[in-house]
Parts: sequence; structure tokens; C-alpha cells
Amino acid sequence: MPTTLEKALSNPDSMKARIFASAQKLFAEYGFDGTTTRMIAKDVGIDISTLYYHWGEKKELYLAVLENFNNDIDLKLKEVESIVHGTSLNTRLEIAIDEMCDYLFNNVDVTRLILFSSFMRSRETDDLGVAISDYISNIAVSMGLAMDKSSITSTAKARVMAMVLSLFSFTSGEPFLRPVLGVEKVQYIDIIKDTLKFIMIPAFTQGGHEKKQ
Amino acid sequence: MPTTLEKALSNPDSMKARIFASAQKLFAEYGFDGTTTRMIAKDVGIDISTLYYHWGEKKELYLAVLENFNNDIDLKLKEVESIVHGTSLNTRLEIAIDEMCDYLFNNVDVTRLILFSSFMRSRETDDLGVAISDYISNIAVSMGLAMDKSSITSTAKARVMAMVLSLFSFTSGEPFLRPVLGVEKVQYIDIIKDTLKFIMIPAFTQGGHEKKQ
DNA sequence: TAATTTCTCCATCAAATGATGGAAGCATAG
DNA sequence: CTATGCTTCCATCATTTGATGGAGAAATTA
Repeated sequence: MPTTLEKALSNPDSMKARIFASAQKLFAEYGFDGTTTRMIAKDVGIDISTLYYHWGEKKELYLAVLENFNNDIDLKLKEVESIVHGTSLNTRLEIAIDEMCDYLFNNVDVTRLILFSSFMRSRETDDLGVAISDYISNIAVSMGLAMDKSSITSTAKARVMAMVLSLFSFTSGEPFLRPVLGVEKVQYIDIIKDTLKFIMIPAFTQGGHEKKQ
Repeated sequence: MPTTLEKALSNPDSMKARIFASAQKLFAEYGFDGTTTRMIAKDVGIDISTLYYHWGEKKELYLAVLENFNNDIDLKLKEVESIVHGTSLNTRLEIAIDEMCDYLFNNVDVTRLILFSSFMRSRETDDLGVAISDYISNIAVSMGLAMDKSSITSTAKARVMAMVLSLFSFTSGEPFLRPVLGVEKVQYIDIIKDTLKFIMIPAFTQGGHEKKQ
């Protein structure tokens, strides 16, 4: 059963969906305060009145964007959960990292929006923040690091955080990080995957670890 | 020999320095577009004309803030470099992580500004970005991971990135990350230090690693 | 075709924002 | 005390920005 938001965006050619797409892109690039309704309208190629006709307040549009990627990422986490189900811890981690990397690199806006809405304050409203904190526990569970959220130690949580935060930064920061490594995008993604695996797998399998890569 | 900026800020009670302090705090919280000159003036308790009298354009004030923490962090990196000089790789990493954690947690604005200026675009100007990329190599060298910037492999660079990005995120995100761990600030910093050491030390000493903590 | 609904744009508003000129305050030098 | 220069604030501008009303186009229905 699709949510009202999903229904509204079901046809990507619809004006409402086109506005949404531009909004997502620009909010992810400039943040809430840095994005004006006129910038969005211009990007779509319409008048701002049309934007307001379909979405109302700027804040509503922004919240819709947040809600949407919230659904998306939850869906992805569930998918990963079902893929890794029943495999060994080592395999679970490898697959989960591969899957999440591929997904996030194909949806960079998602990570940027999570980062911005978590780290930055908005002049306009105080309640625009999204709980990145929720993802920490969810990801830990999805990756099979714990059976439920309560059974994770602080140390383990901190390591999940370290990985999630690096992954998010690696994806959001690709434009200026990749040149530092001097590699193409495909290689960049591979290096990120290897780095995360190298860091995380021994962190959770605890014992000695076989050298990756 | 102090820079012109340092001289202007030498007396923290001077109006110019007070404005600077408020600006740094607010820019680090709301970003460039999210911070208005009126917000800064109100925070200082003065009229905006006084702000413009001392600093001129908003952009100039922002660039001064960026330049200042650039100096600060370079100084800190040099300090760390001299402290770890001559010690073993293991010790170097431990000390460097401890030092940088303590420093950054006492200067959260610095990390937030670096993150914002690196990741976000500004509506106003395109050239406000700060090269976080520079720090990656500098930190690697300061920590004694390489003798010069060119001798670092992509893999090693990626691991330094992972650590720097996590560290920056851990410091900037303390307000919403610490509650997830359910600990006090002092413990939070300790956990971050341990996590980074646990992750980075084996990553660079390569062979089997002794279990930290 | 005619009527009705849906959509898009132009014109416009009020508030916010970056920025400035000039008057008034205040200290210091003469 | 007076004159000078530095500092602060009030009043004000031009532009930008969020937001709306209404006219007309476009699609839908009858």
C-alpha cells in the first residue's frame, strides 16, 4: 500500500514529481536555508506560483523530501536484512557494506540530506532535524550485529557510528575526496568498500583478522 | 610574527574580536546562508552598522573565520608533529589521536566549519569552500604515517580519510550521537578515542593487532 | 460545443536581508 | 574647554525571499 507521498510521485513526469526531484537535488546541495523556492522553480523551468500550488510552504516540500528518503532507506535496510539472512557474520558484513555502498553512491542526495539535517541547524524551524541516530541502531541490526537494539554495547555502537559516518562522508564528499585519491569513480567506490570492510570486519569478528585486499 | 588577522583578534574584548567570536559560533551552527548579519549583531548585542564598520561585507567576515581556524589547525598539527617526533608508529598514532580528539572537542566550531565549507555549497559565492583534502595529507604526515605527501598509497589515504571523517563527524555530531551511546561527555570522548585507535592502529601497523581496551 | 475543473503564469505584497550615510556619543590631544 | 578622530546607533535603501490573488490557458467532463 503506497503512502500518499509515493502516490503523488508515482508518475515522474508529473509536475509535482518534477518539482520534488529538483527540490531534493537543490536541498541536498545548498541545505534548507541556502535553497530558495525561486531556485527550485527555475531548475524545473516553471513559475514559483506553480510550485506553491502543488506543494504549499517551502517547509512542507522539504519535509516531503525528508520523509521520502526515510522510506527509501528503510526499504533498502530491510532488503539488505533479507539478503544477509542466515549467512555468517563475515559474509553479512561484506554483503551489507557492498549493498549499502552501491545504494548510497547511486543516491548521494540521500546521504547529503541526512548529514545536513542532522548536523546543521536551520534559521527557519527547529524541528527539521532527522534522527541519524535511528539509523545507527537500525543498520547495526540489519547487518546482523545484534538481535535487537538494546543488546548492543557502547563500544559496538561507536564502531557502527564510525563506519556509518565515514560511509556517509565518503559518499557526500566524493567531489573533493576522490581527486585526493586520484582515481575514477568506479575505483573510488571499490576503495571505500575495501576500506570499510578492512575497518569493520575485524572490529566485529574481534579475533585476528585475515588481511583484506 | 602575527598575521593581520591575529593582531586584530589579539584583544578578545575588542569589538572586532567579539563580533568575530559570535560570527564563528553562528556560522558553525547555521552555515553561511543560514546566518544573517543581524543574528550576529544581536548575539553580540550591537547594531548591524557596527558590525559592518568593523568587518565590511558578510563574506569578508566569513572568510576571516575560515582563515583563522585554518591557522589554528595548522598550528595544532605542527604541535602534534613535534610531540610524536621520534616515537614508534604505535605511539605516534595513540598520541596523535588523543591530541587531536582533545583539541577538536574543545574547538567544535572548527570541525563544523570545515565540514560545512567542504560539503555544502553556498548560494552567494562559489569560492567559499575550504580544502578538507589538504588536511587529509597533512594529518597523515603529522601522524607520521608517511614522510611526504606523495609516498602515501590510495589505500592508506582512504584509511586516513575514514578516520578524519569519523572524527570530524563524532565531534560535530556530539549533540545527537552522544545520547545514542547514553554516556556523559567525558566518557563520550574516551569512547571516540578508543574507537579511532582500535580502527586505525591495526590499519597502519598492518600485521596482527593487539586488542585495545 | 459548452461548462467545469485543473493548472500555470503575471503581478504584487510583506517581511527579511545585505548594506550605507549621517548624526550623535565618547575619548583623547592640544 | 575645544577640536579631532574614532566608535556606535538610528534611519533608510535596494534587493531578495516566502507567499498569494487573480487572470487566463489547458484539460476534462457533460
